[in-house]
Amino acid sequence: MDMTIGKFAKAGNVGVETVRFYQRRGLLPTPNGHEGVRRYDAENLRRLKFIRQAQTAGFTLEEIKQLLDLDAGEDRERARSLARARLEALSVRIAELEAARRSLEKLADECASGKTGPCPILHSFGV
Amino acid sequence: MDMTIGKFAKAGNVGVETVRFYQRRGLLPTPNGHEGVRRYDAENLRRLKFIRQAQTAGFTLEEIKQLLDLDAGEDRERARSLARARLEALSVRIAELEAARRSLEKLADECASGKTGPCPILHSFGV
DNA sequence: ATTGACTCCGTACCACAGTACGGAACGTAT
DNA sequence: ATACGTTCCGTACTGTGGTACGGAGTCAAT
Repeated sequence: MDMTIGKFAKAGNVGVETVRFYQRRGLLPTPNGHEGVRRYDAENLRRLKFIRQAQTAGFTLEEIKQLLDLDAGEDRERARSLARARLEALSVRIAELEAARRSLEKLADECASGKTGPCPILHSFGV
Repeated sequence: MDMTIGKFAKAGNVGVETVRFYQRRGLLPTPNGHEGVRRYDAENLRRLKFIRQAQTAGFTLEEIKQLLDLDAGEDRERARSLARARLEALSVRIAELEAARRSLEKLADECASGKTGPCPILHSFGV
């Protein structure tokens, strides 16, 4: 079940260098200190996958580090507070992206109809 | 109606250095070449606002440059193609963020109920 | 005419999240 | 036991989007 870094990285869909980078940042443990080649298990993979998902949610690596530390700890209040802050930022961002999507749809639309002349790109974005 | 760079930057909600940066990148024109202090008008501001909105949509500065060039040009096909590509990426990204939002809601939820022990942070993200 | 605020310009530096490189050691198949 | 692919480790470099700095010039008010 254990893997060397190459397979581990592949399983987590990242590069080997990225795994090392996360280790240096304290996001992933560096298994069995100095005894030759390291082995990575399912729990490591779980962490790695969490890191990638949390990045998608817009957490920085520093915040993700805190979350990982929190996962093992007792500070429910801090965990909730991080989650809530991210949740709010996330909602704002989603709304922005949806507005941007509407602008782009408008652009594709206005740019499709009519045969000549420039597309009203700036106009489509309401500026 | 015209402004110096300081007011212009403020009107566009960016820093003075950012305006200069955009000029160096060719996103904003550098008005009236070398005749002392420059003046910025409504059209410049329109461009600046467009730049910020397009960034929200996830375009890189390089892509935005292309869009601005396209706005004045005749290449409708290219404009549509850029818009469609962004539109697709945008939809994917919105879906990701919505999934992340659900994970965070789950986390806030699971972390709220129950009084002790660690929050199941990794678990909330389904990993 | 001097002060103070603003502008111009080049160059340097920043944070973030990696990515690349190169030599040494290791592990496995033949 | 030799060869080939990996791994280990440190250090350096990358791209993106700015931000900071310092000296000189300019402008408007007093």
